[in-house]
Amino acid sequence: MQKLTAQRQAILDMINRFDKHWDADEIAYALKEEGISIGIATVYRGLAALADQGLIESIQLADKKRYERADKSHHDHLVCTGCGSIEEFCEPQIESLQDKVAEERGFKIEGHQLLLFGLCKTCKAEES
Amino acid sequence: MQKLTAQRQAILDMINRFDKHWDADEIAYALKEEGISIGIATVYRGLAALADQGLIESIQLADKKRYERADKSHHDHLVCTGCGSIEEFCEPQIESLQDKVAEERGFKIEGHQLLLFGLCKTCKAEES
DNA sequence: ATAACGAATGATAATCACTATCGATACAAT
DNA sequence: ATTGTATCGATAGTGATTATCATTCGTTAT
Ligand SMILES: [Mn+2]
Ligand SMILES: [Mn+2]
Ligand SMILES: [Zn+2]
Ligand SMILES: [Zn+2]
Repeated sequence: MQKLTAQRQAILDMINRFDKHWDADEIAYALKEEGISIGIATVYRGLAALADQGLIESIQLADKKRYERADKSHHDHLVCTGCGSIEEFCEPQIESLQDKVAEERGFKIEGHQLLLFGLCKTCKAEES
Repeated sequence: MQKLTAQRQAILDMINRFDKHWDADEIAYALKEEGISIGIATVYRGLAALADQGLIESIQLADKKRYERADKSHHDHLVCTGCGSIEEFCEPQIESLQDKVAEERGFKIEGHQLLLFGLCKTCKAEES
């Protein structure tokens, strides 16, 4: 029985309003800017609850978790080590190969995360 | 220039002696068991230095980094959410699809990490 | 309407992996 | 021997996240 409280609705609305990957602090700050002040612990709990219900998606980066809207089809991420930008890509062949690998080993997949690290087009051009 | 000191050699030897994925504390504890006591900060620095030189490999899990020997061919990981065990797999087709995706976007890949989460064969069987 | 119960909130303390600091050491080059 | 550079180890600090706990909110039972 997870409740969709006013605070959680505000967090969800904010995430759905933009197409980006938020961390908890960014959400709290953006809400405060709009006059909606939510305790940071509540933001963390709200994000966890929303992700739990599938209302938002999350990716675990090395240092922190980032959240995004869930109304996009499944995708994985390219993370630029130069500027920190995050691009998205969808490759169904990779997804089915993952399923094949898991099945071969009797492993029941609950989720996966594929991160490609490197330099985005812009940062690559700036390299010398 | 990074030195391969006695402490770092001991860490490297330990990692090369077993085929597992170690965190920093496990390394420090295993060494102490053998009478080799190394400061925890030195263990962290040693692991970073060894990984930097390609003498060991690392994977970033949600909570912590884990290290393994580097004398195996590249592979990715299946992480059991039941017992925490880590299996390995190698799927060249996935690797080449990653390269294709990156190339299409002008993204220069420096590395990647693919984690499959779920239940290993044993834990799946125990699920009622 | 009121009492009662479960869940959520928010301020804050605590946790935990990891990094920074800094005086002491090791070791190689001059 | 002296200098210089990298490392060591004890420990303080950092930053994201979670735990605690008194208070508040919503819903259901009376
Ligand atoms: Mn995304
Ligand atoms: Mn491995
Ligand atoms: Zn970039
Ligand atoms: Zn398992």
